[in-house]
Amino acid sequence: MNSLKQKKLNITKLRREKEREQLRQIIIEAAEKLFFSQGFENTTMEQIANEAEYSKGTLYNYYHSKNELYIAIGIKAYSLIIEYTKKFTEIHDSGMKQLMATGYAYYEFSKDYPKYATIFHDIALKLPDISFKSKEKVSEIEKEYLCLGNTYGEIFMEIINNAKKKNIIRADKDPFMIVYVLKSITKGLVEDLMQTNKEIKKKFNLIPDDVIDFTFELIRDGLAPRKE
Amino acid sequence: MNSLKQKKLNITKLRREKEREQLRQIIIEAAEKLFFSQGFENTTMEQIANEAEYSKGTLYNYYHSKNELYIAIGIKAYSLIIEYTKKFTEIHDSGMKQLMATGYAYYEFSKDYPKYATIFHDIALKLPDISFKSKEKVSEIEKEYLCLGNTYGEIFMEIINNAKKKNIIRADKDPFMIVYVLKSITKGLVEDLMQTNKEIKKKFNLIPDDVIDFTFELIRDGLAPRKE
DNA sequence: TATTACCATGACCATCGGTCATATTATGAC
DNA sequence: GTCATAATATGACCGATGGTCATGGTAATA
Repeated sequence: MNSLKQKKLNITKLRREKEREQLRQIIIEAAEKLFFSQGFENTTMEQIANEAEYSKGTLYNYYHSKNELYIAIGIKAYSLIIEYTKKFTEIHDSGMKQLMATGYAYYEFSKDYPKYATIFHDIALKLPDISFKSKEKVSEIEKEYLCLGNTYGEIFMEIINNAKKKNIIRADKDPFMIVYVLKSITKGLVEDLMQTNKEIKKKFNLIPDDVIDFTFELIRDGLAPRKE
Repeated sequence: MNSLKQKKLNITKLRREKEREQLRQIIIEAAEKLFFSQGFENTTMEQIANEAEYSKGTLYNYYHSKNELYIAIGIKAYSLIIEYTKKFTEIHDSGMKQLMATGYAYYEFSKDYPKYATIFHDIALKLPDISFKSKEKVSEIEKEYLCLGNTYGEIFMEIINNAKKKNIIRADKDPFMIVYVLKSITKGLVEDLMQTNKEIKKKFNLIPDDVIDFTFELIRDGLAPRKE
C-alpha cells in the first residue's frame, strides 16, 4: 500500500530529525563546557569533538563554524532570559512592578547561570567582526539569535505601553528612552556584578543583592510621575 | 676623560630609548587602525607589520604578542579617560557636581573616541582567557593596564569621600555602593549608546545626549540626601 | 680598522579552523 | 536475503596565522 509505505518513510524521517537534534545538543553541551572553563579562543574544535565523543568532521555536519557554536549557546541564553522575564512579569499587572520585575528577572537569570551573564555582550562584540569576514552573509543561526533579541525587546515594549496607558510612568519623558535606559543600566550593572563578584565583596564589603535593590529603587523613583 | 665618555654613552642610550618608544607608538597606531577597521581576529600580525612598514619579526621585538598590542591600546584609552575625568572634575568643588562630571567625562570621552568606547569591556572579557592560557604569568603590560584601572578608581574614591564629609550624598547608603553603581551604570549606558548609535536614532528617534541627561538626573536625584 | 651591541628580517615551525574523499551504516525496494 | 541508495561519521589533509630564531647588517665604541 502506498499510504503504509509513506507512513514508514515519515516515521524514519522524524526519528532521524530527532536524533539530529539530540546530537546538536550533545555538541553544544560539550562546547559550552569547554568554552566556559577554558575560554573560547583556548578551545579547539578537536577538543570539543573529543568531549562530545565524535570526530571533528562530524561537528561540521551539524554546525558551520566555531562561531556558530558560540551563537548557538547565545540562543540558549536568550531563550532562558525570555523565559525568566515572562515568569517574573506575568505575576504582576501593575506597570511599575512589571517593569521592576524585568530587571529582577535579568538579575536572577544571571545568578542562576553566571556563565551566561556576559554572553550577550560578548556576542555583540563578535558579530560585527564575523559579518566583516563573511561579507553580507548572515547565517541562519545568526538570524535566529537576532530574532530572539527582538522578541526580548517586544516584551519590554508591551510593558511600557501598558504603563503608559495607566499613567504609571512620568509622561514628560519618551517611553522609548525609559525602556532603553532601563535595559542598558540593568545589563551594565548585572554584568559588572557577575564579573567582579568576589572582588566586590572583599574589597568593598558590598552585597550584590543590596546593590541591585538600591539601583532598582533609584530607577523606580526616577520613573514615577512627577508630583508637585 | 671618564666623565665625558659616560656622558656620550648616556646620550646614546637616551636616544635609543626615545627611538624605541617612537617605534612602539608607530606599531600601536598601525595595530589600532587595523583592529578598529577590521576587528581584532581578522587582523594578522603581517598586516600590522606592513602598515607600520616593518617586518613581523620586529613587532615581536617591541611587544610579546598580539594580545599585548590590544592591551597597549587599552592603556592609551585608560590614560585618556583619566585625563578627561580630571579635567571635568577639577573645575567643580561641590561633591555632587564633581560626581556628575565623572559621568559626563566618560560620555564625552566616548563621543570623542567612539572606537575606544567598548575597549574596557572587551579587555575585561579577554583577560581571564589570556591568564588561563599562560598560567599565573601576568605580563608587565597587563600590570600597567590594571594599575591604571586602580588609578581611575581612586579618583572616584576621593570625590566620594569629599562628598561624604560635606553631607552631599545620602548617608543611609554605603558610599562604596554609590560609586560602584555610578561607574557601572555609566559604563553600561555609554557603551550601549555607542554600539547602537544609528539604530537608536532611527528606530526610537532618541537623541543620545538626552538619554545621558535623563539618566544622570535620575542618579543625581537618587543620590541626594533624603529630606523629610 | 676591529670589536661589540643592538636590531631588522623573513624563512620556518606548530597549531588550528575548516574541507573533502572515503568508509560505514541504515534504509527501503525487490 | 540481497542490493542499490542515501545519510552520516571519519581523519588525513590544506591553508592561514601567531610566534620563533638564526642570520645579516648597522651604528657605536675601542
